[in-house]
Amino acid sequence: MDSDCSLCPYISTAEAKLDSCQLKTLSDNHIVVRFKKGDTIIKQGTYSTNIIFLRKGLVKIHITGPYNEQIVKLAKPPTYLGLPTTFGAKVNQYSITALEDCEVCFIDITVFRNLLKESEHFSFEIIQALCRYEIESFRRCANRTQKLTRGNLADVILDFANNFYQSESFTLPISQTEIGNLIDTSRESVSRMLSEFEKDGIIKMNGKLLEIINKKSLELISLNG
Amino acid sequence: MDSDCSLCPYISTAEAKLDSCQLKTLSDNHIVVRFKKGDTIIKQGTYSTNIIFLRKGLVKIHITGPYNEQIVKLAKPPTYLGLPTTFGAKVNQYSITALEDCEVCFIDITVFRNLLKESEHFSFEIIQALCRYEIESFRRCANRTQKLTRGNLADVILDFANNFYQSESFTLPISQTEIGNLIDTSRESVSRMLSEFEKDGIIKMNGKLLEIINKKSLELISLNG
DNA sequence: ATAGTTTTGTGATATTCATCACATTTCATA
DNA sequence: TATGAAATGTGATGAATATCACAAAACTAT
Repeated sequence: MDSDCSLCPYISTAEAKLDSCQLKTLSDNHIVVRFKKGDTIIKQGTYSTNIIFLRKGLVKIHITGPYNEQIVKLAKPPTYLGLPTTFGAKVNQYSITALEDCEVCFIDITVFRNLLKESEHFSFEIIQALCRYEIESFRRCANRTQKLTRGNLADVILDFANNFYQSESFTLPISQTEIGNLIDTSRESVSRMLSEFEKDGIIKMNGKLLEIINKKSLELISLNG
Repeated sequence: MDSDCSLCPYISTAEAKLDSCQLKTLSDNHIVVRFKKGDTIIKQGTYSTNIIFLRKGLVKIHITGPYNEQIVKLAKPPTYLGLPTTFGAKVNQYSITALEDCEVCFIDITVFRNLLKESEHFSFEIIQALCRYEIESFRRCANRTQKLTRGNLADVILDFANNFYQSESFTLPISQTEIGNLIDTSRESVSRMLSEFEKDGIIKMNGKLLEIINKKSLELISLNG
């Protein structure tokens, strides 16, 4: 059954710290929602009323910057979405959009707060997760601003291969415009750079299908721009 | 007395949620340390063994990026320093350096963890703070990468005036090289841009002393590059 | 299938900045 | 106050990449 959290294969490490009674509460107070590729899961500027747990599919977290849309990061399951935007502000400070068909759990915010109250382990897991997010975000920002476009693009490709798809060949879930928004460059530059990678025999592309031919090269480019 | 937290004028909003007994524990398990301008408070790569609370002075949080040192952000009291680096990783993921003479409290990490356990209010305050940090950091990163150097420099000046010193005239606590590391540009560009601001009658500089002459202009530059 | 929309490829040009190379000034401290 | 070190000012040059302007291709939905 969808709604029995104790049987859910997607359970978070934080939830694994809950006892059966607390899991029962969670089971009774969440709903599973499916989003299609392209759907908005959280919209910047709206009130944040739920905790969202991503259990299937890939999403982008993005904010409207001073000039362009900026993709802050991509996220894959299992992870909570929008904790910062829910506990840190009344109104959502960023948007979250499905890049693939997704399944998420909407958890009532007061129920979630009660779990935080009742279980110190649960709380501490959440604190640790938030801490890791912040460190990651510092690191990502430093890379993005210091590396050249080549290096950042190599990073994105490697991230998809190593982290999101665990395969040397995959279908890009985002457009070149979005890659630009992710690494702070123009769509045109992304296009040119991808062609260049292909010409150099580092990757092979067929539409959105991307295959890594020479991973070592990509890693070198990632390091040395 | 320095070590009685219930009398401390610098107490954090989280600590305000503690009862007198918990405050007593805190009092008995922390030490106040003074740092001189330029001193390292936390060093990237070392083990993180204490929670640090900044109660006086200005600090910079910085990481070694792929090419340059990057100043992630500046922080002023009252704030905890290095929560993410302490709970998110075994080893410090960034450095913190005093930009002015500082006073900080070193709090034993197990004592701090116990407070998190005992007080849900305390925990939740910490969670909220971490959430706000993350949102801030997204925003900062988007600005930095999208705005031109002019706009970023204007932002830094305004931030000092509005946030850190609350005065239109103040002594810059960082060098032009450091401003460069903060807004991802070269020292030379910072120098040129500051001269330009001065020539345009927007600011007046005398050594490290900076006076804002035309704040409206700065705000416009901040918005429009 | 087809019309319309979105995405991608690619050349030409312009802009922003980094880098290099010094000169000058300011600061720290012996 | 003298002296070396650090910080700053400024010109010349080049590199990376944004922007503009189209053309072509690939999707989407009737």
